[in-house]
Amino acid sequence: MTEITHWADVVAEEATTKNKKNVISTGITPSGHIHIGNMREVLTADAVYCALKNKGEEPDFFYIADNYDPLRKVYPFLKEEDYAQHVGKPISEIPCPCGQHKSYADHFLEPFIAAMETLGIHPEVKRTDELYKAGKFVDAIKTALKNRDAIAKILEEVSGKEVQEDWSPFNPICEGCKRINSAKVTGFDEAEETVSYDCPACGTSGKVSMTGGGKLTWRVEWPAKWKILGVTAEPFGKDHASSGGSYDSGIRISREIFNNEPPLPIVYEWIMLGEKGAMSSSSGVVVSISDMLDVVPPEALRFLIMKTRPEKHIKFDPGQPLLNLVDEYERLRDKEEPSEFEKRIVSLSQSKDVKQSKIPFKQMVTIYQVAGGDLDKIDAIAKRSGFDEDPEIINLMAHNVGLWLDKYAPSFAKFGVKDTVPVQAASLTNTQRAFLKAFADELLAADKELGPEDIQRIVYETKEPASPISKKMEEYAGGEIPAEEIDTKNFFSAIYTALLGQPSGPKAGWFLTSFDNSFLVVRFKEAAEYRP
RNA sequence: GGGCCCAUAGCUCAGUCAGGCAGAGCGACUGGCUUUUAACCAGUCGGCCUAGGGUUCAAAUCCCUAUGGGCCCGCCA
Repeated sequence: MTEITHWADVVAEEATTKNKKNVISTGITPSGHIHIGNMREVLTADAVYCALKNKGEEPDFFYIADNYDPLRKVYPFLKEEDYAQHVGKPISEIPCPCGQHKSYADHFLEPFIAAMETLGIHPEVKRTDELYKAGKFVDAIKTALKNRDAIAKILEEVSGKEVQEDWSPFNPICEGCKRINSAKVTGFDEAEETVSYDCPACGTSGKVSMTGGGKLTWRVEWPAKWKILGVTAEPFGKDHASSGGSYDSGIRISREIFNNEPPLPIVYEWIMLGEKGAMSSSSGVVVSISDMLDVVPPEALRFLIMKTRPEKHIKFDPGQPLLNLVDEYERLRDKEEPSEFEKRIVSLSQSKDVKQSKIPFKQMVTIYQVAGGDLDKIDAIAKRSGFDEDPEIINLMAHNVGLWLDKYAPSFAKFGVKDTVPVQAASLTNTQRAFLKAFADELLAADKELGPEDIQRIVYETKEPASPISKKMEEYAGGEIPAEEIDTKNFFSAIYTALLGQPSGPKAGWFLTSFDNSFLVVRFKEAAEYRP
């Protein structure tokens, strides 16, 4: 097979042949909960950024928070009476829903920035309101206003939509009602760097500065940002990519108005949530990124994005398939002789700032439930199972697993170790009772720590009449045990019944090593005597 | 109406840029570890690469067309 090049390296290759220095940019409007789909954008950008660095480049990586955009409407998660008055105002200028953040925008932005940290993504974060307020857009605003007609013509040609007579590439913030989407531009003064307007909504007329007095409309602002930041590559969702969409118009505005070459587009597909369809804030199909990071180890989430080409749909299902995803990642990470391509995916999934426990997620699912979620017990079990790790890292994964079990795990993956002998123990047969007693003796008699294989072996030795456990069973049963009852299935079942109150569970040897030996001895003896 | 993306094993997908033996993981099945349980190891099964045409010595790959699915063209990635 010919060597496969990872998509991020393909993009990086193309970028380096086109540009001497590359600037990756990405931007999201923090108008609502930022979800896992948005994370694809920054992770896609991060992949290309890493690939460029691996090629010896020194690229820049910006994350632009479009917090100067207006609040479009009162979203379902907002209170009508609180936010109706703020519709149309820039989200950087309206109050935070919880009162803990500087602004509405920061309320959603801050958790997202924290999530990027968790995932090992470190772009230079810029807020659009700060760029405007610092005057970075002044030149672009002047250029746009002077070329208003040419831009309007491009927009009409590209999008096929008629541009309104009173359209302007600049949206002033009305000083009367503070809205950014209602005032009509009536003129501008290039030397004074001001724009004058009439606001039909509140009747105000006035003059605002090009520095912080308003913003360019999206289709013009995007190419302006390319020029101002020198963007050479940018991932964006397919909504911008369609013909007549904002990338199309952006190309022409960039070249014809700003005299600047547009960035290399990296179009990515949407993440579908299970069977529910596309992730979308408005339809309510949404898993916020913090919800996701509560459950998925960061490297596994990176892995999901890295292994899939951007233009492919990703089906994300936080139930059983999530377990498989994490498992797949762990297997690949720990693979002895991975291919170059596999190594590449793993290395892009890792980040030096992100640590993930070596304990397989699946095993943690068992450990966690054995320990009943108690962190000290989990640490102890992990040690006993041979994982010598920083408790902090173990606890992080335990936290993930606990929430996963609580929120998404399918019922067959769940079990609970009963605090006392479960009532189901009443149904144990005499042979099973004899087995439990004999088994407890074996555990007690063990002169060393029993490993998973040892435990499995002891159970299977019941089939051998000469084995110590068989002899003890006969003793306890008070006579010879009928051959048809010597069935390991019976015995495993007894073990699960005594601990869980159900006839099956995680592979016994590995399951039992998660427990303290003396606890098992007591429990098995009790269960063997249990009569309601 | 205009456009974009996707379609490869039961499932999830690599492989398409740059044409050269049809691939991986999971699942299933079989076996191994003195051993039916959600661990481990080895192996097997599994595909008209959605369909039809074209280019080529050679096509999953490039070019047309069709079908199915997803989506965009009102500032939701």
